[in-house]
Amino acid sequence: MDFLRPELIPDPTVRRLSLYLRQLEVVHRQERRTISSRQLADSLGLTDAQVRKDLTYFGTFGQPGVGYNVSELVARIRRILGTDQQWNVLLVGAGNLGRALLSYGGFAAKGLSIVAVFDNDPAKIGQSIADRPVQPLEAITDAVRQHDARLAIVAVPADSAQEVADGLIRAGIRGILNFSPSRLNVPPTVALQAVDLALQLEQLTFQVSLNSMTRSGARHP
Amino acid sequence: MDFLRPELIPDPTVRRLSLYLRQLEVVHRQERRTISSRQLADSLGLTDAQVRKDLTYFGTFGQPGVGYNVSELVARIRRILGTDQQWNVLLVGAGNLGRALLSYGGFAAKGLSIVAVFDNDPAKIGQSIADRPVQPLEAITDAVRQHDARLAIVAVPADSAQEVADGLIRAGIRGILNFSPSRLNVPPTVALQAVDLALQLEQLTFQVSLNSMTRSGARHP
DNA sequence: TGGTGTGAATCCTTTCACAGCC
DNA sequence: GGCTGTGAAAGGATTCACACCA
Repeated sequence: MDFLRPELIPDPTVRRLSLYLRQLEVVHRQERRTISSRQLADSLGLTDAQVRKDLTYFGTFGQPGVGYNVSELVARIRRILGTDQQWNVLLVGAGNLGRALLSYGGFAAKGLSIVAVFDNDPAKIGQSIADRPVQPLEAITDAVRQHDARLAIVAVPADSAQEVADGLIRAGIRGILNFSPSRLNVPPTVALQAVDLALQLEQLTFQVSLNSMTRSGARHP
Repeated sequence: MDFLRPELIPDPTVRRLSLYLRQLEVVHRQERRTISSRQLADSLGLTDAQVRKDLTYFGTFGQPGVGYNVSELVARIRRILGTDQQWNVLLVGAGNLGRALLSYGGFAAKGLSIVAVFDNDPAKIGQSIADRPVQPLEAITDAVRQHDARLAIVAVPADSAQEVADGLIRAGIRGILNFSPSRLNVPPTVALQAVDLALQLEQLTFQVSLNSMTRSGARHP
């Protein structure tokens, strides 16, 4: 990890790392000790060479003739992805989506915890959602400091998303998960992931349209 | 469209098509008549050559010296993506996420309409959510026929997702938007898009970890 | 034998650069 | 001059194939 040259790591590799981790956690629960690149690849519909190449970006931890030690690999991938740490997250937007996210179990599993909720609707401010009081946007800066929060979720309408993001960045947030259907502009020091439902819906209608035209196969993600 | 050889169209191209459409809709609302590949590219952080190459996969509709006719291009991309049609969608899973999706405005904008809701929890069946009664899973097959539904959203826990997907596919569904954190197995005739929150969270923590290690820049999606 | 790690080869995507048109 | 459409070149990612190890 420490000798990592991050700019050389292909983006697709990092994405697959998450898939490897998920599958390895399954295998780990089954108390399997080791796994080969072939076995891991087959369970995910990939090739063994790809698994090996991906992993060697981060070091060399397989044993020829044996494979990879499952629990060691789990620990190392968690460390690489950063989910071995605790992450405090701010949620901006207390609408239906915000509510759904607050009850989503997946955050805790990755060491993430939503520590505060914000909205600009006076009617919502002061209400409690899942035991967290909804605060005005002006309280963001203090909350970042108080909770040492590095991540934020933007779940507001498109027309206020950029404004919210700017505020979060000024307050010192280092990564944003954007649920609004808008392209956020952030400096290169701030990481950005977008959950773009409209885009994915269009990919789906495109694929289905194509399939029914051609009667051939669909592409899979 | 009719002379389209779908297997040749790169996946990234189809993804960008959605981005083009979104930006073109903005420009269209501003009553701009034409747009050049350069202008479109700049607004999305891409190159002009990429825009032109992407578009030529679907035909040739620019005018040298002038650019692309905005409203024509909007109409053609909508047609390509299939969002010029009406799509009836089944929603499986009436939890918090399902509820949030029912109130999400983006579906209607893409011609999608959630026509029925299903859940296997007896306590939920019969309840109404956003004017739609929650039905048992057994009612799926009839609903597909009745509404001529081709798409479905899977918003159930990971352990029942595959089972639900199998049922949907048997009932004739042609495309699935999967919100559960599990890899669904579907035949190649069924299109699949996954909204993988756990994966995106890990990409985010990875990028932020990297940034704070290297003090250099983050990659952007 | 079964398996990793990795250079070389292949495949795919993006960018370049320019002929041709308005 | 401005802009599209497109072959050719460059750049990345994936797969191949094999040396080497347990």
